[in-house]
Amino acid sequence: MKKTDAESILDHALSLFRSRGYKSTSMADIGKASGLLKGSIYHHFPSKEAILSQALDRLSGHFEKQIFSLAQDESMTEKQRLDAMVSAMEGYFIKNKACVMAHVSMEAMDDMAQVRDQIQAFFRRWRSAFAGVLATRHGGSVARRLAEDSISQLEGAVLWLNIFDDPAPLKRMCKRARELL
Amino acid sequence: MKKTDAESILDHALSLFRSRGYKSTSMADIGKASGLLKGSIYHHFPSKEAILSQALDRLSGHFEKQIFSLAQDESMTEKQRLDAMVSAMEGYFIKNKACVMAHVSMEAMDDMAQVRDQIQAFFRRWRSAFAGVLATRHGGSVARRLAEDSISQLEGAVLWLNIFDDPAPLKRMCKRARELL
DNA sequence: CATTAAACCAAACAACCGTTTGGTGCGGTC
DNA sequence: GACCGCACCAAACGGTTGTTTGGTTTAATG
Repeated sequence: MKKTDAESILDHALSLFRSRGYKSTSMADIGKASGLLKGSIYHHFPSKEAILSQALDRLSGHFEKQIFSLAQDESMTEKQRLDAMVSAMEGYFIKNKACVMAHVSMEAMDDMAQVRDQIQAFFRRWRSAFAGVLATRHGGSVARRLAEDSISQLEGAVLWLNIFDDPAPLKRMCKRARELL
Repeated sequence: MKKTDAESILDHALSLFRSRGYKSTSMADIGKASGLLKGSIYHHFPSKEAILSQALDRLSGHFEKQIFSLAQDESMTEKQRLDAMVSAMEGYFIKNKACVMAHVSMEAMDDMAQVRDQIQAFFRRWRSAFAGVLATRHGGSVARRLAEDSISQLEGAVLWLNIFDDPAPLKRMCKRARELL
């Protein structure tokens, strides 16, 4: 019976949120991308904010499985884990040219407290995974600091990529990150 | 006769754009901050987008006078110029906790071509001023690359500051920037 | 085949958006 | 003192927003 599953709507919505942001994406936009009228979306989700929240959850899951998990893959050396994780990040952002979490965070810091918490949790988890690969070499506190710096550097580079369509700073940043081990 | 000057409206609007973004700031918001009804704003500006454009111009002027100019102040050594500029940047962003250019750029990349050009020009000018201080020490092309990386790093650190209210990455980034000379 | 519930459409809803209009009060000028 | 133009308000404009409602199609089940 099902024709359009909720996950498909979430994927289309996430893509729109990434390129246009949350406020600039209307229910009609999400509907059109999903092949529905805007009213029909409310059969799958209770509100627009719920779509955002679930879409961010889904994105966190993707990062967990495809990127963060590489940092804990014990079939590789630590250097290999770092390389794999950084390369996965680099490929993701060069392909998508923007970070939904960063984009939405600016719109959601005041209202939408739950979304703000989700975004903070995402970046904390990212830092934790990143610091994990660096810990034995640099020690816990230094590793955490290096991870924090690397993530914020990467976000800045993604912003530059979004503004100038120039991936050079991102590539240089990833090269530097790989040299941390 | 004049009671509210246009520059006051621009300052209030810029402050709102910085914290809430462009789309989330309504004419009523700008009016309330300026002590006017939203309709009255149209006596000073032709449209909301014009307010954004002029506010960004005004911000560019402030950066030019108070930050970029330090990089060319020939009463100082190059090391002193770099220190002064980086400290000015650091103080500005710790005080304001967000970058309007970065915030608006995400909302203005698709539509609002003029605003996008203004933002690109701002970052190019920033890179030029930054690279100017580094040129004699590192050579033109390397200086440009270092400036690009420093700016994108700083923007990432400002994003982190905005999300976690934690200025540590920004302070570390500025320390690193000062060590470029 | 009848029943049922999910999936969807078409239409309307109130609220808000940026913008326009017409009118009011004021300060300065002839 | 009549006039003018600026600064502003109050109200309305058409359009869009997120959301709700009621009815219609669809597909699986007994």
